[in-house]
Amino acid sequence: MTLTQLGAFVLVARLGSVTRAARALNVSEPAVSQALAALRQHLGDRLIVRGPGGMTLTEGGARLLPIASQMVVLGADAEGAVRAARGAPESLRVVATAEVAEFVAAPLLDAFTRRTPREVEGGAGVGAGSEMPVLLHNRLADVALGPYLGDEPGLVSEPVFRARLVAVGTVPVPRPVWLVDPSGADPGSETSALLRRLRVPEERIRVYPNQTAAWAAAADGGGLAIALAHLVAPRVQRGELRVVGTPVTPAEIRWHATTLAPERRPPLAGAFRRFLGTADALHLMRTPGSGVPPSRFRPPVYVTIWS
Amino acid sequence: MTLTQLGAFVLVARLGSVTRAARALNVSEPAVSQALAALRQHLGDRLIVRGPGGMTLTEGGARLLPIASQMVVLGADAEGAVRAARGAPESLRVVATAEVAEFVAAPLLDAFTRRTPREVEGGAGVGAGSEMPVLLHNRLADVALGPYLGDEPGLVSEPVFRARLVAVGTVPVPRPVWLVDPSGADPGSETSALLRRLRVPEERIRVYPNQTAAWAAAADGGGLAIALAHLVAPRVQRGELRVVGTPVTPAEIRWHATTLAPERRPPLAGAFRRFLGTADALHLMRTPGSGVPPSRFRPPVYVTIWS
DNA sequence: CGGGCGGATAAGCGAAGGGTTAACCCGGGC
DNA sequence: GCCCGGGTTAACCCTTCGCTTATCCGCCCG
Repeated sequence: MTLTQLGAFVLVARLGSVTRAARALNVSEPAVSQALAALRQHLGDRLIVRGPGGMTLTEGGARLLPIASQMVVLGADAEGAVRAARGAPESLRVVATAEVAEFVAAPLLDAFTRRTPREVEGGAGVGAGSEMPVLLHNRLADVALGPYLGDEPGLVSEPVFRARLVAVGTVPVPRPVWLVDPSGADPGSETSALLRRLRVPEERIRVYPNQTAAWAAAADGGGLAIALAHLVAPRVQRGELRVVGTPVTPAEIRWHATTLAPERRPPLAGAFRRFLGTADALHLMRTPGSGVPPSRFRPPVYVTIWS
Repeated sequence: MTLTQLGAFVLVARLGSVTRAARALNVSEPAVSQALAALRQHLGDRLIVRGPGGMTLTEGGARLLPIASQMVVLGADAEGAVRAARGAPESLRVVATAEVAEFVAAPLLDAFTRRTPREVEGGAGVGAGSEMPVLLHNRLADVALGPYLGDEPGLVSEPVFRARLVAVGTVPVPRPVWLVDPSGADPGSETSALLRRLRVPEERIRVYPNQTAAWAAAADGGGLAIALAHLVAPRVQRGELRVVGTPVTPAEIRWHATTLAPERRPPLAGAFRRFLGTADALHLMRTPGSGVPPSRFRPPVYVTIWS
């Protein structure tokens, strides 16, 4: 029985699927499946079995879940407590939706780690909106940037950024193909909500690895892309793309920062949250990339459990 | 960071010494030292350092201790919860002083496991009286049989047996050599308390691997042994040994059963405690070995953390 | 009935974990 | 000055973890 195994179990239970847990942990799916198998064998109980609508807990699994969950949290606490005591670099793990991650997460983290007096190790991961509450509760992330999650118990969400979502393309066509980034596949995202409101069928959606790629495809006349107005503005000014009106755009969207309730929130998460309210942060969100040399753009560090 | 490592750390911190922790865990002493080293490296903190009068915690170690302690307890809880849910054999870990372990622990456990309707796996380990509170708190043992420990916070101790301690030998001599079992080396034991009251110097004490061996040596004229009157009675009747009067013997002693306070006590520990109050149990303590075929005398299973 | 989705299993591999014995320090006491 | 108790380190062993890719299996659905 290791903490890794317990962490995998908790995530599977909370997310209802081995696959989703594997994605949240950024490992392959058999890795989670095996961790679960090892725990099952060790405890002599299936713990969680396939049922209609996801994995459902057995009697033993139901008893284990709260205990395992607390052990996972305590594991994270233990690391934090000792590191804080000796003034070691604290770590801040940010999980963001694909849209946020692509443009603003890295510059924001970079600016934050340089402005804070303490030494801080930042890391950002990409997650679907629906996974964020679980990641926060399991201390796999300290801050979530994305949709509003304040309805979840124990979490507080506050808006940190407001923007306009527009459709861009070359020429208006009656039944366009929509070119979106991976968040189009995340039911909780603004992008997919917008596509739902437009009643766009699956077959007229193409998912690209990131927004930049989707925009490029749109510029080639492949269809319409969804973009944040201020981010795509330069390309519109250069004439590569035009803003195309639709029944539901321009739409105002809000990004929220979500953390655990203050009493259970790590101090660093609170500091980052406050940072997001500063003029500097706002500036970075409006014009990401400005002032940050490319070399400082670290590749995203994925969310990890302790090693 | 594994549960094993955390367990080792907690025990070292609580017992104040690597050596004692190793003995309590029934592993070699470098094993504990290494577990500690691994944890130290992982967390980047010494955690606990040699100081005057045992190991003392660093700032980081002090913060880690309560967290680690709870994780260890939760680890034990997790196993128990799942096992109980599926009706698997529960395990009862009894720690006893050497005197108790030698004669009565095995028969008692054996009788208990056969009388209880549930399936129970029993195990007994030998520990010094001073280690017992820590073992109970860390869930390394469920019940401690030995001296009174009720002064410890969180523990309840109640007497389960009363007996007379006598000195036995062949002929009275002025400055006898005392032949004792390992509990003579445990400062908390009745035996060593008795030797202290007699002001016996170290050089006139010989420690034997068990009481039976000490009695045999005494019968050979090697000196005086300390024995429970009712246990040594057969040999006295056969004339192999005689009871020798001393200023402090015969002494009445009490064995106590100690568990965690009721609200934190595993159900099985409560059941065993109640069993100790039955006539059957009393009979076994008075005439151990009676009625239990030798084949049922399992070798003691040492106390282990989860595997 | 064939596909496809999602979980389980197999095989394999590097890196820890966790144990041992033996040897090495290091401070305190006779 | 030397020994000794107690912690650490070294060297070595085997097992388990934890991850991968590839494959299999059970089930639902068109």
